[in-house]
Amino acid sequence: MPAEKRKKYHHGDLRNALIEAGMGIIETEGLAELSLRKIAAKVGVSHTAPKNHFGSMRGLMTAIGAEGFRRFATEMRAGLTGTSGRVKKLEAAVEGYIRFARKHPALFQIMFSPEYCDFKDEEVSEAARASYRVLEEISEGLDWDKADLDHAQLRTEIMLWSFAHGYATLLNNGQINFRDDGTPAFDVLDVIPKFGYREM
Amino acid sequence: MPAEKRKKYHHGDLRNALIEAGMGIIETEGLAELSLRKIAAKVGVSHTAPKNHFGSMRGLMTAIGAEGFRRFATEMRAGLTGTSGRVKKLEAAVEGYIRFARKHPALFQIMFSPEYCDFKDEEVSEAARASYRVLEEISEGLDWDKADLDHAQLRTEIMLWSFAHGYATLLNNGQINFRDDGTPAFDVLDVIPKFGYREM
DNA sequence: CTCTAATCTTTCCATTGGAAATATTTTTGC
DNA sequence: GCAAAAATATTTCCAATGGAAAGATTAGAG
Repeated sequence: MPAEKRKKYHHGDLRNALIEAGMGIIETEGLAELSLRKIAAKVGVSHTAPKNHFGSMRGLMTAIGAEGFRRFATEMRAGLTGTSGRVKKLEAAVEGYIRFARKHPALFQIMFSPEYCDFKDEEVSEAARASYRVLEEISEGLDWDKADLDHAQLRTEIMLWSFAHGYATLLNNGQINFRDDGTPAFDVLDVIPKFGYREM
Repeated sequence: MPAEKRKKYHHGDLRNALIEAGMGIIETEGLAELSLRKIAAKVGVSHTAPKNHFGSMRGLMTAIGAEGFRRFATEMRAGLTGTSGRVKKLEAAVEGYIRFARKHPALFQIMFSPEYCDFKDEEVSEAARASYRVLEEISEGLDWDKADLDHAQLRTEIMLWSFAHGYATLLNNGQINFRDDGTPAFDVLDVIPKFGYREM
């Protein structure tokens, strides 16, 4: 039997293969269709093999979430390059946030659901922090209140983050009304420049 | 055997009993502990009995979500009575939104997750609309732009809603940092009055 | 080359939501 | 009243899921 066709007992790169398989399933079939056994079958291993690499299903989904956060940061930064001006950058980042959530709803849900994604995991917390750093950078120096600089930036960050996250979530859950053409009956860019911040 | 002790074949008010039992479980044990069989056992019926009243587990959770939305509207309105002034009312409503989410995280999650709660259900959509009406009322006439009155109110509503929803969700998911004393390192009231709206 | 650790499989199990057939009670129609 | 029909509930069965346990296979260290 030719060596390249004979199935090896050891996969070689099972960890990454499982993550990729899981990503593929949630992108094409949605989160509801994701299961440990389905992922394992897609890679061609038994459904207990993942345990060696992730411990449990939540461990695997945590790894998927970590990869999600890395792509998330990339997506937000992608909109920033080529954009000049603080407010424009801010708008671009928020748009990137929402665009990612809408393009990858299942992944986005995993990333932000503690029942799926364990934030105590180092890989996740590091990747999530890297995403948050984008928000920090664009929020720097943007606030309303000169008097309280300590909390000024935090306020801006949390406000922008909460707004973007809430809007994305409500869109993904179908709770914001849509026009007949399928677009949301609301343009994010209409509201972002109105938040009342100013350059300091 | 005395009639009041003999278990009747027909429960009499099984539908409401199941909803209440489900509510009890998610409040005391959390969403992860909720199961059809557990609810049925708590009421003292077989696990297939709920099917007659709700069709499926999702149907039962949809009914729980509907009841959640009714309590949600009550909670938001409770903060409004006794508060005067448009902006104060607005703050009170947003606070009510977040307070409810934090007090009943599992219920809140069910209410806003389409995999649990079916928004095409009439009972839900009516109750959800009643909640949204609170937001509409306080948003009336509050916007930044006189020129586009058509979209002005919608903008205010969606902005407030997105912010409140995102902030509540991020808090519940443990993604916003907390101080040592357990309170969030951020006060919602710090940001609400800064949104840049004005009375028109 | 051998022994150990890592990796993977097979088998088994408890839990879950649901389908189907059956039993019991209530309601309806006459 | 009373039989038929509808509603309600039970029992039994099933497929799917994640995980535990024990054993097989391979890779790597010494």
